Amino acid sequence: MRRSSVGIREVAEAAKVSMMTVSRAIRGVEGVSEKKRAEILRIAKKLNYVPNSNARSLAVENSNLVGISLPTFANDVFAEILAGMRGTFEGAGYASVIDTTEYSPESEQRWVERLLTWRPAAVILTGIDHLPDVGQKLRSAGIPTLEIWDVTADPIDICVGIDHEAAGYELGRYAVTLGYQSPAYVGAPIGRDRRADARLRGIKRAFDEGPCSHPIRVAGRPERHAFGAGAAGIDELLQESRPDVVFFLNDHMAFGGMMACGRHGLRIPQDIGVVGFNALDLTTVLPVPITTAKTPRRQMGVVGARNLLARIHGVATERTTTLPITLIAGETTRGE
Amino acid sequence: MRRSSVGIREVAEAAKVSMMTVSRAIRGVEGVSEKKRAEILRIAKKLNYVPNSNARSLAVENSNLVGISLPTFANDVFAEILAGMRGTFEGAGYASVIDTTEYSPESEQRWVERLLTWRPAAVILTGIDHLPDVGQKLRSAGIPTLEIWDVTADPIDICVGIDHEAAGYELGRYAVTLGYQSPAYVGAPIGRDRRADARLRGIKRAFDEGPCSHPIRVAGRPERHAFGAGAAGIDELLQESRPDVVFFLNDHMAFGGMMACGRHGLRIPQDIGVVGFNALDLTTVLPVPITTAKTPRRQMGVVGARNLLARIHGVATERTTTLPITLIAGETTRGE
DNA sequence: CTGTTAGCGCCTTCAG
DNA sequence: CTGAAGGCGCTAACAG
Repeated sequence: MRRSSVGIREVAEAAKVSMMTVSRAIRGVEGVSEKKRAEILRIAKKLNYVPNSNARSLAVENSNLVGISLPTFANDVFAEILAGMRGTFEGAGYASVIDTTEYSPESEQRWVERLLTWRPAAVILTGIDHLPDVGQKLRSAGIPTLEIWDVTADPIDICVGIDHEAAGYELGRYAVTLGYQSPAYVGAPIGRDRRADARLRGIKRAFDEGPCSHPIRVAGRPERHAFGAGAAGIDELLQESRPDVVFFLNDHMAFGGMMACGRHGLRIPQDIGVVGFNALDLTTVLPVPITTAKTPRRQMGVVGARNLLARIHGVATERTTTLPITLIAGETTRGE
Repeated sequence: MRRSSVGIREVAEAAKVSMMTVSRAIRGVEGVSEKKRAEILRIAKKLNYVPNSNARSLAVENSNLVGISLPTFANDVFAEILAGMRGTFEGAGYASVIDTTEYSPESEQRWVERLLTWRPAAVILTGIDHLPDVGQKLRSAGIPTLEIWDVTADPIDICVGIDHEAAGYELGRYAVTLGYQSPAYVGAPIGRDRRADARLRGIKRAFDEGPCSHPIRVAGRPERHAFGAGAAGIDELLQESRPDVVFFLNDHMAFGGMMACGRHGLRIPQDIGVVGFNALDLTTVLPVPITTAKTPRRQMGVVGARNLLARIHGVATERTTTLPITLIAGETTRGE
């Protein structure tokens, strides 16, 4: 008494053809006369036939699912990277299964294990730091894998992103050039966000290489949200002393920090300089343009998806693609 | 020469038991001695056994996937609703397949059709307005369905959300009480976002019922992002004349609008009142608290997921759950 | 162009 | 507690 729903068997019976003909008609492959195909599709529709992807995937031994792992949804950056990728994938007939890890490597590993049970056509991970098992499993399963947002010379499979350390360095250099001497950084706790850590390293290096080396003070706790975290970071720094320039993990934190500066009576950039990251939408409406670095989020998604599609189809592509960033000299830092 | 990968058959051979015993051991169901179970799990791990969800879903005729349809990722509101739901679902062992519709009903319909091929355990849609086919297909497939963020007395299955019309009315009433007389609204083009449209209706009704009825001017084009759209809306309104209060689709648009007001030399609230919606994180760091309405996004997700889980398990729940909003009397509108 | 055969990997059912 | 038989819906491979 199983078989309640309608499958290609029911359609085949109704159309008085074999299941294979129905299968071919529905998939749109060659080998069915146009007349029959039309008739079959008509009947399938009438019968409310719904294909069963599980059966199909089982038979063809893979699926049209792309598994994606993101740190969080609560960040425009990932939303934009995602948007960039999805357009390309949709067009190619893939659906995405997404999970967020909240920056936990263990969580990422569990998700990848889970993903593999679905025999995805490809997997996309954020960043290049993963538990060792992750890359190993993906490789041995032979699944095309894209690491996005950060780059390495030795990706699991392919990667597309920006060089965060270099980006930090560029921002740091710029600040050094402007003559800043007591820098501070407000971000997440070290170890939580590897890309942010890399940028901080770049900033540090810039100041180390400056005319005279300046230590950089670091603040940052895991906060509810970016705006609040930026504000809290400034509060924390000011308890001790006033830095002359503060680098923030991103523009939203920078904005929160600027608001906090206002509360403390500090003028920007006269009393304190502010540097953000990403050039997020928010910055376009502010009366004072923030000094920041523009990151090609959407483009990254597009390029990543395109390369990954190529990999799925067995075409060789660049293993590592590094996209450029653009320094934006705003007015939240002193003039040159 | 098929059967390259290791399945329960290979594990069974290695453990010298039947496939059924392996199946039971792995699923953790009763009927296997603890000794054997441990041994089987050990061997499975050694062999790098990866379960095949497609086969499992085919056999049991449903999956542990929950299909989700969101208008967009580029909006904190949906990110938070999602976060609220995911915690609950993860815990229960479900994975989510997500797609965004960019506010297109046709796109939503295609996605639902696609989802159904995966035999999902449940489906979650945003809002209560769908093409007729959507509800019909979901119902006839007997899939538990949650409509979230908006409510109706007649959901496809169950719904959890807020009453947007009432929310708009409440904000409108408040403005009427404060004596505002030439209101304007900045949002998306009518028809694009049904919830926003409902709120606008509520605002209108409040002004219609006021001491003397005041027409409300409406501005809004589909813009790249919320901040810019808010600013553009103000620019558009001011070309004609200055309203005394402007309602925005959400706080981010309101902020963009406030920045634009600054550009035009308008003081808030002396020259123009500003009302937002949602009480987004951004508002917590602004020096001037925005008049807005706090919406229970996270809670909505949690309650929705919980009710949906109940439905999946066949437990009866409320069909419609309406959550309350909280009016926040900020300082972007004149005092009472 | 159309049909037949034999699985895909796992689980339900029923028999020991 | 364990195993054998058969099926889930679909498709590759091979006939005609």
